[in-house]
Amino acid sequence: MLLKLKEDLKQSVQAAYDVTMDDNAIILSPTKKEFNGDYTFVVFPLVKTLKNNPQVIAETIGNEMVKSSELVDGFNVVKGFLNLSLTSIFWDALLNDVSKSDFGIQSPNGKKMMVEFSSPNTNKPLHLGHIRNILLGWSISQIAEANGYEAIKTQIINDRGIAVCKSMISWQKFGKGETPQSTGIKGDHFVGKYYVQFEKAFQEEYKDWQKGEGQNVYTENRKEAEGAEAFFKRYKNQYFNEFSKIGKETKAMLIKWESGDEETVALWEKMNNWVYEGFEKTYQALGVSFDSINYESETYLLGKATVEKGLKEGLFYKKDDGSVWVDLEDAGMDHKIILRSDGTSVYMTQDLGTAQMRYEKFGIDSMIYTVADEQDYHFKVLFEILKRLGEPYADQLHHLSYGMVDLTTGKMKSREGTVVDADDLVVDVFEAAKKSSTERGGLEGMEEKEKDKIYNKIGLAALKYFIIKINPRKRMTFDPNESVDMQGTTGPYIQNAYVRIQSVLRKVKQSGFNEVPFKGEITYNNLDKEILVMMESYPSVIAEALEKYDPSVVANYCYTLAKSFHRYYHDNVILDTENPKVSSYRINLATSLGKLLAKGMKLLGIEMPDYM
RNA sequence: GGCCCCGUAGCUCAGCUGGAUAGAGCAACUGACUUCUAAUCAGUAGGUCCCAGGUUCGAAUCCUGGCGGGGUCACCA
Repeated sequence: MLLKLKEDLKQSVQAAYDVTMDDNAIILSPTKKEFNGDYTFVVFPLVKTLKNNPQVIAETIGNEMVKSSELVDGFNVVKGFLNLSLTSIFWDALLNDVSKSDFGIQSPNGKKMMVEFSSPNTNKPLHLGHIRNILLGWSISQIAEANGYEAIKTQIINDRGIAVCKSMISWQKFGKGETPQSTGIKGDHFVGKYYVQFEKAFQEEYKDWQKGEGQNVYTENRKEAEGAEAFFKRYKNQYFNEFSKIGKETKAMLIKWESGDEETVALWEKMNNWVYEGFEKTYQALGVSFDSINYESETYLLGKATVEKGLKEGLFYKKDDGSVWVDLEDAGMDHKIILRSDGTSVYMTQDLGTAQMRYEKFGIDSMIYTVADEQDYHFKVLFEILKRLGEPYADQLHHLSYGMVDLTTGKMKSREGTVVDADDLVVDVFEAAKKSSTERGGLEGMEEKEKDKIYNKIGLAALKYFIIKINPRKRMTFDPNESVDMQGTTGPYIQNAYVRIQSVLRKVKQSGFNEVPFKGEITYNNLDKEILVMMESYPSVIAEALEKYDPSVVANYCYTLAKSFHRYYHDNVILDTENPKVSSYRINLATSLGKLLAKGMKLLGIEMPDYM
């Protein structure tokens, strides 16, 4: 309906000035509350071409519109702002638009967009950082689908390497044959426990060494005025590689794994499967799933052929030691290694190969990598190299970069055990929702099982919304108390708007009220108009969210819509059998608004309860 | 040090590709539930939009230079 208004505006300009406006130059925005009118047209951009003062132009166009458009019945001009007042024809039609069952659903555009997110290591359980990643990735995939794309959700699991071997060695040494089944510990936590135990054992070994042999190494290798503590902190990796007994065992295991040693591979598979079972439970609890999973054990050799190809084409160069590099200085970057001197892959090699594999396998048109912002440079380089290789999808790659999650007590560090566990968090928010709901008593008389489902929806809404409402680019501080807030700008606040609507609709049904036609017979007040305008903007909101790769756009939209509804609900009686026309209209509005809220929140991975 | 990101109310954050008097929530204070769910609503108070220049009818927004915070510059991932 807004299109029609724009068209009328365009024609009015044509009629008054004989100038054809470019469609996307016609910017109509909702009029600010402080002024009279419904939509505002800013005439400043026209001043130059029309060579007249803004006041005159605005009045001329305004007059023309009142005369020729059935949608406009008045206007006022403040400086260069033309505020148009619209007729009920417009509002009737707008309500009609937003009430359609397919409103806000884009028809498929035939394009495939792959979204990579989560991508954990198999040596420890998922934590708060993964949750931000997962929510962003999941949400952007939903938003892509809402915009007509076919989204393919994927993750690449880091299931190999030295870290994974640490857990394996540790379990061999200290596990005494324990399993997740025998201990009742969730698989990923179980393996994580041994990873932690490895670190502990290693630290003890390191400490002992520092008192003996390490002393000589310290005096020989320390920097000027470097204390023992600082030195040994810096030297840790080197110790692991050169002196550590447990380190040697771990490296030996990695080599055995790479050579395909049966026993090692069997242990590796057994332990990874424990982890996958655990991950699966966490994903289920968070309500996310994947369409395709890559394992590094299967992709880490990819990309070597590409390096060869690039070498032949002169895109890369080989150093004397045999390592392969790419020179990106002309693009403002530096030289980057893409193959080690011993011919083994680095991360970049694998990423090049995996991108090509995904393109070939799925025929994707574009890809989004959901990875924390510490890897900004890596992806800049990756995309540049793919571009130079002439990959057809190279300009359709995007890094959905997000800031790290800090705690109120400081940074999360797995080494220091300050991470917030994902599973714990899900339990915490459930409990908080339960407590809150019980205090309010809105679910009394319901079966426990049903109640639990609702607590879960509310708790997850609080947690998810708390994280997803923040612009991904920004580093965020996770305050556990605020994450379970249920008032104000929160998930439960939005759910509550929806629940109130469902409650009214139940009442309507019970009362046996029959809806009657109302078009052309009701007057729209300011809040009616505000809400309709907002609802109308939904398609452009989800388009913007995808364009900016930013789900928080949708989160903020849902909040504003819920807020308006809460006020509407407070100020207006929706079911009023004395006024069937107005009631019919309001029921219509509330129904559509409820659906829209649910639709928007679904894009964030948040479900709506019918009661709360 | 080079490059990238961030800086808006006491706190957490919005502010769309430049538009009218910069907005929410939390925290504080005041009111509103025998009426469709008060997880709500209405109100009070709270601002050098980090600083300084520049671009123009108009700058929180764009440009330049600073300041502060974070990240990154490995034959790690």
